[in-house]
Amino acid sequence: MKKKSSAKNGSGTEGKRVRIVHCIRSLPKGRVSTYGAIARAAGWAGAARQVVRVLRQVDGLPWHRVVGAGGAIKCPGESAAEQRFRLRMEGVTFRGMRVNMKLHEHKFPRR
DNA sequence: ACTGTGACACTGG
DNA sequence: ACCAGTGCCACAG
Repeated sequence: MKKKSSAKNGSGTEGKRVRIVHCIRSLPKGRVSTYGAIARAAGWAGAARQVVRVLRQVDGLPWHRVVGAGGAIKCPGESAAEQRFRLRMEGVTFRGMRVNMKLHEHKFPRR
């Protein structure tokens, strides 16, 4: 059974996309991570943008726990305010406009 | 079905 | 703070 319908599909972008989702869901409360870090954890070095795509597409993810490099929030307009607000509510501390990665950056297992 | 173009909640120098 | 490079995706012709 199993069907390998598509010739070269399967473990293409879709499989990795699922992995990214899994990683983001794995973010515990009060912890944050960066796009690039998640991409790497999912086995996609340099796919920070794809992480973004997933965050926007898939809902039910702690999107507010995902920030840019250095803990900078890259969200547009109100989303940024909400993200900041939510993170703060989870006990995350900020340093100016950036998350204090020193204290809250989550460490993924391996890679 | 294939190719071209544009856009993006990025990263690093 | 600004610029350039990069990877994958979505849409149109």
